[in-house]
Amino acid sequence: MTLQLHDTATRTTAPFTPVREGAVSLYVCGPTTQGAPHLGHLRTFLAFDVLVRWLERSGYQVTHVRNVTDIDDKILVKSAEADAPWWAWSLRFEREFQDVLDRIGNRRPTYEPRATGHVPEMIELMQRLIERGHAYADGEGSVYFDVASLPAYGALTRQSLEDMQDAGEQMEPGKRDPRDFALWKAAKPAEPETASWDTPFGRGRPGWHLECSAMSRKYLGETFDIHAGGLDLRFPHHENEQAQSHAAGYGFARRWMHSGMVTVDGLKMGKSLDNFVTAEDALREHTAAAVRLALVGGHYRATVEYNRTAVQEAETVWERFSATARRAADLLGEHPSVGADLGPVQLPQEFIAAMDDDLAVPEALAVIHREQAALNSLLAGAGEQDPDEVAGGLGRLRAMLDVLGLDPLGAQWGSEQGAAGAEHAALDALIAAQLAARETARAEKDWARADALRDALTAAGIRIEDGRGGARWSLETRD
RNA sequence: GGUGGGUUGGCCGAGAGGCGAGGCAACGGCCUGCAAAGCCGUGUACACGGGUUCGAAUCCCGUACCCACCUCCA
Repeated sequence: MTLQLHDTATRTTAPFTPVREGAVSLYVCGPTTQGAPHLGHLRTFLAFDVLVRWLERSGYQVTHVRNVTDIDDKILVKSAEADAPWWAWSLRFEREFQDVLDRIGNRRPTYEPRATGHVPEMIELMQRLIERGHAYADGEGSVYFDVASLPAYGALTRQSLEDMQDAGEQMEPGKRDPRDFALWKAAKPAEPETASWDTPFGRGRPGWHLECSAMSRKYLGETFDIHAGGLDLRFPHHENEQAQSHAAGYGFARRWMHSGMVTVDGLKMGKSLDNFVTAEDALREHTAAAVRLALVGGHYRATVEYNRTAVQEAETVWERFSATARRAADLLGEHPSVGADLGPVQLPQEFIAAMDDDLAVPEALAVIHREQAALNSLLAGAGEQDPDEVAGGLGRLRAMLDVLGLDPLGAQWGSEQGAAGAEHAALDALIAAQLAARETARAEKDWARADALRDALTAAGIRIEDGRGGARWSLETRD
């Protein structure tokens, strides 16, 4: 069984073979830093974070590039409205993206290049396209791609030029055909001086599509393994990227992967409908792990409906994973399998098969649930548990969850329980005293007093579980 | 109009010709002083109408509805 991945370009799922053996080059279209990150962004970056994790688990060395589109029309408009320099506006949201992605357990890409740092590469690419007869400068500072010059234009999204005829692209004065798209955009008088660069074709700034072609080539080479992004970027963005790179004579992406959209009430989350949930909002209302599970638990190509019920269910499931892991860890004490850095673990075959089948996370989760039930049974079983057996179950559970970025004892989530250490310790001391008093009452069979103590804790949002090693407490986080 | 995707039990969500994925919720049992947690059990669902087949949620034809993209949305 080898890794099979779906390719949007061919609409088939086929065995994955990288250009270079043992290594994978991946380009993911990153954010335009025009505003706050929302759940749609998170979904996409999370989906490919899982891909990276699985590739690495499978033994590949992954070079993961995710660009930052740090200049574009909307950034200029919004920063001007806010009376801020465009670059400050852009950096603010770039940092917000990083912060939110860190919080949700997204691994940082190998490289995160900014568009504005790659103007020379873009000029070079434009010159090459002009020489090859696929692009033209309008003499005013804009450069356009000549779609009619590339017979394969439309191949990625299976559209013919004729069918695009009646679509709504506006005609610019220097354009030869309304369907031609801008590689480079001439500076406008009202725009800040810092928002444009000199080129042989005049002063202007990068077009969105061109940056990705230039940056993918710089960091991954002329031909690379996977180009990924949100499904909505297929056209025009990815179609145009491919057109540019192919027209320039580069092999470009060997495979295209697109993640499904996030919907609210069945409709795509987006600015135009004003129905988007910002990452900030989601993370304020729910734990980061629950949001992550809600977004990562479905298949990456499927649409995911975001609502309160869905995240609450994810919260419940996450708490169960995490409680099982903690119970096992308590039993094992200082055992190596309890550390934040989980060593090598042999994953269950069914799990491997599921993930190898185009990252079938829902099926993989079924295996995880099975492992969890087995571990819980083991922990609840009569007599002494075999530490090796418990450690084995815990290791498998953690390793599988780690593929989804959800190892409950890992560095990301391991210390989440109880929030700040000092507060947790103080709380623990107080609760321990209550529990000791309750134990005394229970020993005396004074059930009324014992239950009153427990009820008081429950009312305070503290859940008490009696186990073989005494009572445990945890904070009730469900709302 | 063009190009894709979809409709599965109370809810979420896989699967893709025959064996009831899984989860959440609910109910029952075990455990418990009682709980909680945990474990076990309980659900014959695949939009509709035809057809193919020994057998269809799965394949074919048709219909309805929903969604996305069609020139700067993740």
